[in-house]
Amino acid sequence: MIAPRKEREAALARSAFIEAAMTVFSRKGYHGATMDEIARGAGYSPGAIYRYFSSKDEVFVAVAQSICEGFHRQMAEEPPVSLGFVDRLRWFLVRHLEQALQHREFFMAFVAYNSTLEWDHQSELGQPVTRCHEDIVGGFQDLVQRGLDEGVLRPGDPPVYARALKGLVRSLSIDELFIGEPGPVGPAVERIVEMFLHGAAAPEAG
Amino acid sequence: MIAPRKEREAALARSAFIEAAMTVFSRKGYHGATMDEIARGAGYSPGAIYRYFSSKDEVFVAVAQSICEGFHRQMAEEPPVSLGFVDRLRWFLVRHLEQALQHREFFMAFVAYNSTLEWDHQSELGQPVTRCHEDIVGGFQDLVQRGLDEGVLRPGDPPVYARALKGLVRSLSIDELFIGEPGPVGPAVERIVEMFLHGAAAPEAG
Amino acid sequence: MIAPRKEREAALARSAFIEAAMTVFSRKGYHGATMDEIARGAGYSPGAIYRYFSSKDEVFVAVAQSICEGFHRQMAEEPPVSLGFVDRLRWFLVRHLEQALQHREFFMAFVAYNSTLEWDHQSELGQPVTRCHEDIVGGFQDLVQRGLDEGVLRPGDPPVYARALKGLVRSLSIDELFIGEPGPVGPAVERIVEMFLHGAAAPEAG
Amino acid sequence: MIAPRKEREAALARSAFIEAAMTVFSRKGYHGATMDEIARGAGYSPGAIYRYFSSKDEVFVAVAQSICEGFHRQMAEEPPVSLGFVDRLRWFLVRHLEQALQHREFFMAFVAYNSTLEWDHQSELGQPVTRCHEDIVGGFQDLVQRGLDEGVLRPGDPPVYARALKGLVRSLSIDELFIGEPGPVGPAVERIVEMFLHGAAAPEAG
DNA sequence: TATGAATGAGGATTCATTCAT
DNA sequence: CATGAATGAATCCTCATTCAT
Repeated sequence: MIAPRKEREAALARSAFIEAAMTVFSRKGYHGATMDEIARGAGYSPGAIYRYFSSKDEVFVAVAQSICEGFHRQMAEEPPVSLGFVDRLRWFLVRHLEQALQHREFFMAFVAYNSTLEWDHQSELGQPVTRCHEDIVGGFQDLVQRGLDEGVLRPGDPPVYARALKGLVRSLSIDELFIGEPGPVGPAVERIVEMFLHGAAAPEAG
Repeated sequence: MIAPRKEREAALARSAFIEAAMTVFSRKGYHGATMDEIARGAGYSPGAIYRYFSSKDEVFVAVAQSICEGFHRQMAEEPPVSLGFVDRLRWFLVRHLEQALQHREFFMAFVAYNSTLEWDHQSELGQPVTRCHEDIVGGFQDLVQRGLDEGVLRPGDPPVYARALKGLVRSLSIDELFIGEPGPVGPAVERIVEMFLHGAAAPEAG
Repeated sequence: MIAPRKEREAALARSAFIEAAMTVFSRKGYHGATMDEIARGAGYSPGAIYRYFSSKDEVFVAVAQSICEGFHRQMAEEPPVSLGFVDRLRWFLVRHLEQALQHREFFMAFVAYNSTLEWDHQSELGQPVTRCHEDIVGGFQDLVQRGLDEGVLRPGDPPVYARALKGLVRSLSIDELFIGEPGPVGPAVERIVEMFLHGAAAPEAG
Repeated sequence: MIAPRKEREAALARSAFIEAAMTVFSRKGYHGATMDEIARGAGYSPGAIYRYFSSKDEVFVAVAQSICEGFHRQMAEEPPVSLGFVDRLRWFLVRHLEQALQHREFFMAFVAYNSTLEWDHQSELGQPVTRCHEDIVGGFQDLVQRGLDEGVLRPGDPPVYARALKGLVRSLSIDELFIGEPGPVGPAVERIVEMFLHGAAAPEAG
């Protein structure tokens, strides 16, 4: 059965607030963001937020969770056909970057960078963000483990590989995708794959 | 000529404020930090700050500049003896990480991550941080250029190599050095060098 | 002629709001009470109130008037048979206390105590409450006057007697009837009558 | 040793706030009172309150306690010479009324009437007021007990006598002293004593 | 008629900044 | 120079009131 109109509209309004909040939190940080700016961004007056969220904190958590869910869905998915590690890596990176681009501002500020700026990781506010971050790192690690199992990667510490990969993703794609308008992710993916697999050394240097 | 006592004492007080502000800004972010907390941290009362800085913004900029200067000095220095690229890379990384560790909180939050959290890159406030960030990237790039000149690195885009290196530095050292108490930088440096030069692929995968 | 259905239903809704408002005002005071709580208490949504009342103030005044009317009716009534002063006093007190008990919360807060809490006596809002209070005092005074006329009371100032009686009513019945569950009013009436007529002095002390 | 100037000034400011708050709370009730009005009443700007009190609640409690202390001191005092019950009653009433008159607005609204308007008796906010009220009733009861011991009062329930006395105090003095400008307490005291001891009945009616 | 989402003014509280001491 | 009390603008949040459905 389809949700009644009222319900759909409420969900829509909620989404609008989350979307607006994502932008404002990303740009100004938790403390710098004002409820007024979020509301105006969503096309509402300041009081309206409180019909959907009981506090600024709750808005923040909702934003974080919304993003997390996106990544979670993406991580859990399998490629449509059986792929070798390298192609799986490409497939994974393409999807990861597309996801990151969608909410790139919030993603950069709070998730990719696991920013420690505005809250304790232990605090109730920081929990959802931390959990999201761990999810993502976990996804990288699972992927790397397959490379090790297939013998495509040199024996090594999976967490180290996972972190290295995440570092390359950040510096070789998100950073630049963030500056200026977003472009295609293809070239960035190739750069990441190349660096991750072979590094920068000349062949004779090996 | 030596500065008179008055002047020295003033510089000392300024430093105390910058030091305290570094900690508070790092932990709470720009908006979360209060002048009162900074002042108390420096052993002064809130009004005293304004004898040394004209506003909160100016304190922030002073903190950023203070950190930048440290990096700048480090970047400009040459190794004591002539070194090949790989050893020069090691020497550089050791010094860079030590520098980052000294002010790791502020460094992570505002510089290494080039955080977009609390201000616009275009704003007067963001400028010094952005400039500092560019300084660091520039240092990486000069270094990488030497590797290309020496033929140790495969021909490639220097900015890409520089960014890749910076990404590895972040993910393979700073992230972990930040968590828990700081330890020796040696192992982190080796991991970074290894990944940067050879990547993760098994030899036969090349 | 009987009012048409529509009208009767409207009157019913109005009563429901007044009833609910009585409770909420009593418990939270004028400022503490919210239209939402009143509406929910009456089984309506907040917007509905405004079809029956034009503002919060008007609801409050309606509540006060509703209570006043009750007392007014009670005051105006004559005992079924001719009674001497003391029995008339008893008869009067029983009915007065029963009335007070019915809406004891609002009564205590706003009427019995003539609370000066929430509005000026001069304000438009306070007028009906003040008038109600005066009504009640007037009733006491008429009663006392009969006692003087009958020679049952020592010659004295009727207003003083009336106020004294009202004070005893408050402290010897309402205060305690308010605390815990309401019980029978009989004993309280006897205490009041006894104190009012003879005071506390031992006979030989007179 | 005398308190240093700073300290005295701080105590003075605190008192000013309490004094102003007493008036505003009395007139508007807890919810109706605004921090701004309190601050302006004390001759300060709204932010200043928070140097002396951490919240509106704390201001309220401070006001209640301030009043309580006055009554407590008055209750604890003994008449300068040994007095019989009736004179002791007079002495007590004079002092009680003078005390009540000093802060008559707050006293009436929150103490004498033990208003249940704005908070639960159980709540942290209501506690000090309730305690104060009990203190006062306790004082009345101790007094009445002496009258019983001396045989001046007819045997009876001390709490009933105490409550009756308190009711007469309210209705025969405070109520009227509150309306218009305060006058001398003497006549009110005589009315209370007369009513409390002998009631209103004519001699032959006993 | 009733609903409940939306508005926007208002209130508690915080904090950068000023200034008399 | 340093202090810390005072200011007042800004922020989160509440709630009386309106209005489209």
